[in-house]
Amino acid sequence: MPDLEAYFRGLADKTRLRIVNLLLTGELCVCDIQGILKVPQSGASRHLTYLKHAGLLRDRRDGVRIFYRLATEQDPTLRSLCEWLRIAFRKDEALRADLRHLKRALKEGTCSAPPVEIPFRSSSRASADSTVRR
Amino acid sequence: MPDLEAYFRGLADKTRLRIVNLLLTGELCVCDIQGILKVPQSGASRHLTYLKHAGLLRDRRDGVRIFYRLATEQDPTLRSLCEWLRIAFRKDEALRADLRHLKRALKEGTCSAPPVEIPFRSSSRASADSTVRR
DNA sequence: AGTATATATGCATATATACGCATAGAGCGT
DNA sequence: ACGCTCTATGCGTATATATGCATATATACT
Repeated sequence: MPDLEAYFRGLADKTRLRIVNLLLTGELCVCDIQGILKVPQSGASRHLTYLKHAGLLRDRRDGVRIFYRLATEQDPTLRSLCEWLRIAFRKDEALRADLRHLKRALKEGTCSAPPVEIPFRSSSRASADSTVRR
Repeated sequence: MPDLEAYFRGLADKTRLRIVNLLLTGELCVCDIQGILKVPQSGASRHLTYLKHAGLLRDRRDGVRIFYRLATEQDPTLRSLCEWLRIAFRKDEALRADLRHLKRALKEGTCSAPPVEIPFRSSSRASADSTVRR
């Protein structure tokens, strides 16, 4: 069922690989990605839409923002592909740097918005948030 | 070292996925692929060149023909990717059909040329050829 | 040299992205 | 309703493929 060609088309772009790399750690909203990768908002949105149409991501609305996550739930093929990606990505210093930025952003509340203004976080980052006082 | 983006760009095309699928079984020349996939010669050549530049294939000249093979020798990352592909490809009926055509072609001598006219085969198919009398 | 086979490539064309700017749409709070 | 923030999208532009036909190249054989 999974369309491998679509998957690879989705992964055939530097920025999208960076996005998938971040999403391997959990759900993120557009502004998270925009802020962490330092890419213009329109670009982040477009790439996420592209990945979604390729079948790699799913989205979920939470108020004003839309959270994207890897569509691994019902797709064993994609799940195993992500396992492969997780390992392959470790060898890429640029991607590791992105992950460091992500961790830093998570501690600061992400979304480049004041932490106090985003009290509710997705379950995937609950653990990180629980450790953040404020 | 391996350029994942280039790998995925290489795999982001239906015809190229079919080619990689065939090459997972071993080395093949352009006319083999052309004949098995029923694609025009120029297309087969171009896709192979593309895959080669993407770092996925290596080529080797043997007389008039040029044999292409997966560049897994010095690349553990690509090797594991190919393992993943091998499993994922099994779920695609069209790709399985291509493999059946390949096996049939191998028994007939491949290259869509009369077997008698191609007495020397590459080492990768030596075993298959040795079983073919004629 | 001349012929035949196998590959690669020039050319033209149709399509698909990739990118950034500006703007529209959606949901939340006042 | 109004304003603000987060996302999506229309537009124009530059680039990258994908494809098929015809042709050039390379190598083998006579």
